[in-house]
Amino acid sequence: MPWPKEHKAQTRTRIVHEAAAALRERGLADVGVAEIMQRAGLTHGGFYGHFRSKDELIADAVAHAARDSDASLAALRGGVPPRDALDEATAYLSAEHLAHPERGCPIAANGAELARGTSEMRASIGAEIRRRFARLLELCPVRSALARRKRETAGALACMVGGMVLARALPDAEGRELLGEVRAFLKDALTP
Amino acid sequence: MPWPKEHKAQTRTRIVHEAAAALRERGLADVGVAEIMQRAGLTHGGFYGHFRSKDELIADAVAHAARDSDASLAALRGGVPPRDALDEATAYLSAEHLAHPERGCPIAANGAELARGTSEMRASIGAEIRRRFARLLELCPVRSALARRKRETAGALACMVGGMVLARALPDAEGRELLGEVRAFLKDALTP
DNA sequence: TGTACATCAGTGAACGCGCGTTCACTGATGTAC
DNA sequence: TGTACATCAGTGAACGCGCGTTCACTGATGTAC
Repeated sequence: MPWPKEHKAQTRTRIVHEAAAALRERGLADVGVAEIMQRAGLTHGGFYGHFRSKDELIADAVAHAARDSDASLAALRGGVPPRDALDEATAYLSAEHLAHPERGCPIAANGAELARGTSEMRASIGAEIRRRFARLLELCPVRSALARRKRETAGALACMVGGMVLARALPDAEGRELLGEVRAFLKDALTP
Repeated sequence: MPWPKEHKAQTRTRIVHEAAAALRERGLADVGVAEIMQRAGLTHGGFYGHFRSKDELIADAVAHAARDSDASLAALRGGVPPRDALDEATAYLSAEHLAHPERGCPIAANGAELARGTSEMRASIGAEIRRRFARLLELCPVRSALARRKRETAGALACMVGGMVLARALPDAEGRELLGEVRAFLKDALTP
């Protein structure tokens, strides 16, 4: 094996990482293969040694973005795990997340585009939604009935994604204000 | 004036109408000028007699989609005006809206893409968000404090948009189930 | 009333451009002797 | 230990294609006489 064992896998990860940031920042259609490769310090010709198509990369990048987004939200909470769903939602609905789609939630950044994409993209974003749902469900008070916990989880998730989409479409100050309102709403709704 | 007075304006409206449907169904990048003109029964060459650019059409189409979406939601309620915010949200979070982005809310269909678009697109989607917010605010019980009404309006709007984005990214049955959960959540949250 | 005309909405060929993708190649590397 | 070799990650020119946009034109229309 004429190259270090992990070399190719590392390069691939670097490409996926750059793609995950660029796609969330500028959308699936406006970011080209050449640009992603350049960001990874490579030329566009090598792309197809790693991926069968741009669509395949996109599906991979969504999964990468999901993990990456979790890490960013954890950092926002100072590395402390969320105590409850409201805690998680508060970090999600922050001004920092609003200002940094490139390291934020891929559902808010590319959800609608991915929903119209290939079956691989749909599978990828679908898996991410279920993962977030399951995580948030675990954070709901266990003493409540399961039906209520599912309701609150679905509502919190919808508020998070929708709040971010809305805030990003508004001018900065107006968007931050809206996030504050949604946080306050969720606080009321999730407090028994 | 060698052509009927309203002829050109009517043609323009037809183009905007077709664009509003196509863009919500398939996204801003995947629908071309030629396709839109063909749907309107015209050839692509005539496009620039009506619009300065595709971007200008998109901004116009968003405003058109907004009115059009209102009409669809009203039809879902059988033409009866919503009694309260929950009533409005229930129609919005319906299986029919889920299945028909082409005549539904442009924020849910294209929000994130528009947020990354030209200043005209941002202005257009921003205006639509404020309009929806104002309408929903009026439907909140007037007896509550304004702060609470704003909170509930922002929360309901976020749930509506986010719920639809999430549901559309999931397989059909799963999406409908999620919409049901979000509706139930909002019912609890908006009932005093 | 009928005809010649001016207007301008719409046509369709053509444009440059950037995209995703392919491919013959280069050259850095670990291995064999 | 040093050298020739095989491997294969990465290069960069080239490809066809479809896009947004332009433009010389066509032909349906209302108006003037």
